[in-house]
Amino acid sequence: NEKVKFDLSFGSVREQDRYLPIANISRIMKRVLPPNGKIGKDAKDTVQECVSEFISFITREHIISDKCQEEKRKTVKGEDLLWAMSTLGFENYLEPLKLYLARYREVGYIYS
Amino acid sequence: SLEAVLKVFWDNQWDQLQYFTGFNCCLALSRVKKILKSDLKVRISRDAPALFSKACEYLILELSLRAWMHTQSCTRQIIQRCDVFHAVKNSETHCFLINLVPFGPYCAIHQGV
Amino acid sequence: HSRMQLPPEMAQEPVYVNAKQYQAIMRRRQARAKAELEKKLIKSRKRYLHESRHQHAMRRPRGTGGRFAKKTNTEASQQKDGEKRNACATQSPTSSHS
DNA sequence: TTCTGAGCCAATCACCGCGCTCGCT
DNA sequence: AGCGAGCGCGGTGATTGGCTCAGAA
Repeated sequence: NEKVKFDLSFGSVREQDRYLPIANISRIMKRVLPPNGKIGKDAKDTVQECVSEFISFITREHIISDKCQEEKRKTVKGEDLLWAMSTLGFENYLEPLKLYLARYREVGYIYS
Repeated sequence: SLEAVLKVFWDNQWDQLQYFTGFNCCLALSRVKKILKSDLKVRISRDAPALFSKACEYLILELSLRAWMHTQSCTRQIIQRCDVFHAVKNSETHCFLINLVPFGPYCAIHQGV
Repeated sequence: HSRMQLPPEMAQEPVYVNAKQYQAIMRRRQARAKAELEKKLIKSRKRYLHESRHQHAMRRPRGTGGRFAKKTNTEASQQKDGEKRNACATQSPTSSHS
């Protein structure tokens, strides 16, 4: 009701659905700053847009590049995304993300 | 000195991963999944949002660190959009964002720095 | 060292990018150009995201300096009282004042 | 020097996570 | 068998603006 009423802004997707929450972005950015460091509002917005672009960049590259096009309805797996990152120059991310993925599978959902 | 700072940064990230206990997710997994699905109609595995959550965290941290380096080189205390632009333009891994970070007109004075 | 020059999108200085990302960047550019042609791009941001949260912030009590203040016991009891009265009014329609 | 604009505070409520069922492979 | 989409239900932290002075210009 309220959502539809105020989402007549000619974009089809709402801002809340295209970006991660700005408060989380800001909190993570502050982690690399000294206590007296500040962040401009437009810098926060820019990084917020960069994060969404990053997700789309990796995902679209994976979907387009490999055989996922012929095989319809394939599911995007974590290992595929790691491979896509390695081909796009994110070598620094690989090893930490592998370890993080292993840890997540340990504690996240192993019980049933 | 930027290279040294970045090396320290990645070493710290690796150490924190080794000693971390429990699963702390500081970015909403459902929101990450929504952004993933907005691109193509495709099925998303359960761990893909978690992986991207951490990857986005690294992206934000490294981008902010590089931007802060430029902020300091200009003897400022507030990260502005032009600092993010400088970080993107001078980074091998972040230059794919170059089209998203237009230079604000009021930032033109920092373009040559 | 393996950097490739990106075709300038607007009038700007030449931009060099990681060779590993060059093809993907070009594909992303084409997708954005197509989206812009279809008028699907969002240009400006809203001043706030939710009308209800905007109203909530606007009618909240503020201390000196414009900061949000803690809700006082008086206001809490007044709000609870109002809720109770509201519920009572819905239950018994003839119990309103004069 | 002038004067813009980011941090500060915390209460609501939109949304996040989780468990569930159902359909697909 | 396994695995993800979709839905409903609590629980909760992101959202939010007026004023001040740090600090951009």
